Amino acid sequence: MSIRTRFAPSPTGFLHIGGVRTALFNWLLTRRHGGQFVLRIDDTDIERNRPEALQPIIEGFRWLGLNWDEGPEVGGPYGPYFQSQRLDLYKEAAYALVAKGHAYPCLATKEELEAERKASEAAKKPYVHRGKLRDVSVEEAQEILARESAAIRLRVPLGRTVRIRDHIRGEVEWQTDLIGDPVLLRPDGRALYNFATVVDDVAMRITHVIRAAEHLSNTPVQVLIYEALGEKLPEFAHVPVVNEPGSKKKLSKRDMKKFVTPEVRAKLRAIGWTDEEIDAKDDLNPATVAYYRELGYLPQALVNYLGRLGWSMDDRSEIIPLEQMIASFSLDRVNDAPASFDPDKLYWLAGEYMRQLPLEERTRGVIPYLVRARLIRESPDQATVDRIRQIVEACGDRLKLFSDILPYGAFFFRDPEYDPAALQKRVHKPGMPELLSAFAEVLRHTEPFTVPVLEEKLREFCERKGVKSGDMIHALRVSTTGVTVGPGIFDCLAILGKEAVLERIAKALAMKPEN
RNA sequence: GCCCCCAUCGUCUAGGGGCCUAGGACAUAGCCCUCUCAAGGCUAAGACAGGGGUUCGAAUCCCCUUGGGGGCACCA
Repeated sequence: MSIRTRFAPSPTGFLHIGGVRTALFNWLLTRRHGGQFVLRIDDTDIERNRPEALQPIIEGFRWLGLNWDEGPEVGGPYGPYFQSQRLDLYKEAAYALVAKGHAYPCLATKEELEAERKASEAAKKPYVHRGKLRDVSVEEAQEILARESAAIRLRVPLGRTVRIRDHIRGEVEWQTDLIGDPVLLRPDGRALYNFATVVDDVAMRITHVIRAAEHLSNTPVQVLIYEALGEKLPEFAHVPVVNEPGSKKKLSKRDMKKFVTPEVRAKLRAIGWTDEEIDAKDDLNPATVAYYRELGYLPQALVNYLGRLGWSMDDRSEIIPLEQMIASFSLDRVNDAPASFDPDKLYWLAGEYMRQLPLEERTRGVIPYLVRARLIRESPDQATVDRIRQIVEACGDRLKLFSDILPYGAFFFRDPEYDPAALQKRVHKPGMPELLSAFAEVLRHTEPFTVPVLEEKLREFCERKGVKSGDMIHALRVSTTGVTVGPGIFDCLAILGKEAVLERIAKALAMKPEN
């Protein structure tokens, strides 16, 4: 039988980084063994669900290249793949369990349960709920259900040990005496997570349940439900959670605003986001996939990073192309311990993938950032694209993210924004204005205006004047680009062109120092 | 409080009794290269949580302690 895994996100409006990591492991296992990866939307929480909240999840998966064999937009033989459309199935299953004597009605009110819980706490005893009607006959149970709106609870068998063999945790066991009878169905007929999940996993023939470790404690209840249903248990694998950067705390789905640190905010602003826009979007922070997409990370880098977070291929591989990851993925090389998300390492990986990307694709990837920054217009003409390509090439390894085009290349498209300190230090220093003017004259007569010729002219000039080429280069850089960092100066000059270069030098020289 | 899980450099990890004076990677620091930055090269610093066993031998197996995490819902 082929492997079937699933990922069941709630449509919350964003794709969480920890969730994707879990999804990736599910996906990898099926790609490795030729099974099916199912995307099932857990949208039973009707109040909070907006249909458009699904889009970021779908788009995130698409962007990452994690395709699903069954689920939204692609369908499949075990649909529907929205839990909100499967409500009758849960109801049916719950009533079937009542008929088999595995479940029973519960009339307890919230207040009663709360009081019970408090009492256990006061008595320092573990809170284990057993319904009053736990032992009524099947007939009586059905009668009550027909007559009143009651919740349905599973009758947890007493005095037993539930044992699973988790692919990552090994053997784990629980005493059923410590497991309260869980509610399967609310009085209004809506299923609870633990029940709906099992019913769906059974119906969808899921063979491997690979999920976050926080679900480990749900597992005994679910195992009991499988048993009551008379179904075979799937394989379980509980992957360690992903922790916040520099922390031992789980990377939470709640309160993600705290990840919008001043640095993060600065990064987003640098690529054209306003504070209002940042605050208005709840999926724009480092805990979501959308954030990395927005900043121009390569999806393959993110996949590689996430794949290596809690899993390793061997003792040294870090850059693992997807094909290789698929070929070598296995659950037993997933680590037991939680892993902290490390933005630095992801950034490094992003650079590694970027430099492997063909120039043409780098050029294409950079364009949207230039458009957003209003440096070029939408759908640039061929000449502009050619120029962008030159700039991207000149940026070389500096370009790790597509958005890096802005810090490294914005000055090619607009007037320099002069850094006053740099201007002072590199251009308006004793003797330099004269030298610059003299070299500008040389440039005026330089033909062709190309990298090798420019370099030769400068070296020649420096030798003639007896100045260090470094000093001249710094002055040229600051006067033509406004800043102290950027691609090689001769690349900059050649791309800017003679006219712009002369104009910028003149302008920089004309800018009088403050005092 | 109860249940469950986890524990190697700051971080991601290798390690499944001797190959470990613990390897790799990111980050950090220094040097080299160099027109800046980036990249690259070299080097440095940096860990088996603690204590007991088992064994000729333990990072590796067992127990305890400590620490961290998750759960104990008519949330998912």
